[in-house]
Amino acid sequence: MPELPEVETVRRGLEAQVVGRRITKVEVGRERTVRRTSARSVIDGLTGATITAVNRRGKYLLCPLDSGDELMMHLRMSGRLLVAPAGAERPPHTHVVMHLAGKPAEELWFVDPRTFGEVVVFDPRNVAVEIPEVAKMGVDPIADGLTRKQFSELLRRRARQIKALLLDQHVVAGIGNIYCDEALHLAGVRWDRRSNEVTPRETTKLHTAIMRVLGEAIEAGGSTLADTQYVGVDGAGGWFQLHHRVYDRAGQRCLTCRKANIVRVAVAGRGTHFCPRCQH
DNA sequence: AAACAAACCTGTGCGC
DNA sequence: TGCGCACAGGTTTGTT
Repeated sequence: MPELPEVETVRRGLEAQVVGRRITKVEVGRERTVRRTSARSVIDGLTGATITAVNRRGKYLLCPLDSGDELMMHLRMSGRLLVAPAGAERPPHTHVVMHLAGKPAEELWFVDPRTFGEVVVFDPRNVAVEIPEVAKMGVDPIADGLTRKQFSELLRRRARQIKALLLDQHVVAGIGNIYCDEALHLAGVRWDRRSNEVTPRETTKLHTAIMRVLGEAIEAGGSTLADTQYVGVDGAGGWFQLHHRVYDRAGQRCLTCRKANIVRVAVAGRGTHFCPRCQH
């Protein structure tokens, strides 16, 4: 579900609401959510600790604690993080609850129907062992910055379909299915082009498109689709879905050429949307 | 090396 | 109204 812009929106909400607050109590209702380690490890690692910052790399939320440990949360497909008044009625599938000290006392809920998401407390000095994906993550276009030159080198290194390359978190971190399709359309590049055969001119357009789509989506608070699965920590949805030009628009007129219809194909199990007239 | 299918789960929307 | 199927924003693993 959430891609870089959605996770960044959640990060900003958390930064405003939980930084500097002590976690007084932790409840784990679903072992699966803490499967990387254990409920014991998460409860012991968080209880009494204060969150000192909320960082993001790709789709991973990383929160340093005053204990020296770090809290990592990943929303995967259906995860949501909500800040609510202490004692408020919890929605179904609330798997982890962190009680936050302060006035008023509040709770941070990790809600996740499909249970792909996870919560783990780890020692950042051992990140390569405890969360290897984080250690091996590619460049985050927003958090790290991504120059046209860097991007060009990433494309040149391999001969993969451009969509698969953009979705590979070890190469570029944070782009998911929506923003990948949107960026390729903005740049006029087809999903199945070989990454090392994208021309310099197209590389520039694609680089610009990625930065633009991610930036604008963050400004819009992300994309909240029809199922309203994704929302920020205050429960509000984003509105970038109103700007989608190809995602979930199969069969509808292309908003750019206004002649062809958007086509949807399945690529490695992912719905892929593109305009056969605008993208080459 | 690259591409794909399947797996992990639950909910929703659609056609019949 | 009910049922079965397809499909969903992510990532890993195993197989061609």
